[in-house]
Amino acid sequence: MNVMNDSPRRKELTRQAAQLFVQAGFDRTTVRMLAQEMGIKSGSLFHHFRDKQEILTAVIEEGTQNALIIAKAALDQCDNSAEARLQAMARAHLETLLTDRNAHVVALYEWRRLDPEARDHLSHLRDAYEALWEAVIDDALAAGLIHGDRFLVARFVMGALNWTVRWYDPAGPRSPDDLAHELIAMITHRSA
Amino acid sequence: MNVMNDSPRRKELTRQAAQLFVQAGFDRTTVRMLAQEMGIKSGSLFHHFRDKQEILTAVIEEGTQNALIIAKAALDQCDNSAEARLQAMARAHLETLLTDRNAHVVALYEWRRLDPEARDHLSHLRDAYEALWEAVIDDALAAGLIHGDRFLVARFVMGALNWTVRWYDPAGPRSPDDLAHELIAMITHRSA
DNA sequence: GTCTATAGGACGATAGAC
DNA sequence: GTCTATCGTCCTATAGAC
Repeated sequence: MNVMNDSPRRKELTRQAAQLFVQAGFDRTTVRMLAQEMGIKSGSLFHHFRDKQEILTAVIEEGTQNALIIAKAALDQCDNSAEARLQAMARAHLETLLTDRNAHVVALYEWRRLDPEARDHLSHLRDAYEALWEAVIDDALAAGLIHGDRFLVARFVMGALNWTVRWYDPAGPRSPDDLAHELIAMITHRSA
Repeated sequence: MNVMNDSPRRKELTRQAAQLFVQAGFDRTTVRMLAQEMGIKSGSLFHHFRDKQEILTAVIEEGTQNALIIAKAALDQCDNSAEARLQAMARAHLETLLTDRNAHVVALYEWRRLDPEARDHLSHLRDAYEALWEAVIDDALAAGLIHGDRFLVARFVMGALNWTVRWYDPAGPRSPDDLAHELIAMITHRSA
């Protein structure tokens, strides 16, 4: 059984699973639904994953890793100013949430459905992503762009961004980039 | 069958259901768990509610109604300034989320599990609550306390507040009131 | 209003052929 | 690596006695 590999095949199956998990939630997504989406029968699914939990683990690992990579790239490419870094981080976060609309959303919204071992294994990855955020927030605080408690500011900002998943309409007039600008303008009191 | 009444008995059962829905999520809360919490057998539960869906509907109706009542009371009792109203609204919101820790949380986090008819029936109540928020945000914008798009500001603020459910520790050093102060300070740029 | 008992179905997962 | 077939379990909901 191909457990714990990361073949292109498994990656593709993971991608398809993420889509269903976002649409219906983990608990309501059956292995039969997953198999149908993948074009195989439900029994065949267990050749690729040990059990349903392992699919969730794969999706969340993929989603967090991807968010981490994209955020790092965004920070590398932008100006070194505290404001530019804040903008870049918010934009990257929203794009992984609202444009991909898949694995990163599952990582945020289905985290509680992980069993304890998987949560333990993935918490380091999640912590690394949050550390990136806190570093950017620290810079903004040091630059006097924003004020307040580092821990709370980081969580309020991430909360505002994470909640967009619930109301954002991709067919509407605003892009993820617009949202990032508006949020940063709101907390820094500069014009959008 | 006592469907659609609001006896004290049914209210109490609804309150107990809310607790389980918060702890395990709606999908993972079985009717057997609900019945046990209520001190009856699972078959007896259907004397009080037509089906499991109706329990969720009752919880979410209760949670939203309660949040609405508490928010209105908080607005009535506070100073009439835009800042005081913003504070009062945020504090009321957090207290229904973090102190009760039950029905309002279910209303926010299990909304998608409602069937279409129930969602239709409850959307007016939810809209009334959000209208309260938007009125308060409007005042703050008019007073120059904050800047930006009314729709976006309201959703960012509610998102930051709603997400607290995921990380807030009631045993920690901060009260819901502290959180409300810090958030308002962050977006108005006044000291907490 | 609560009980016992169970119907009837969906679910996750396995076995073994190909 | 995929199939068919199915096992055993758990679930929501019902029926009928008390």
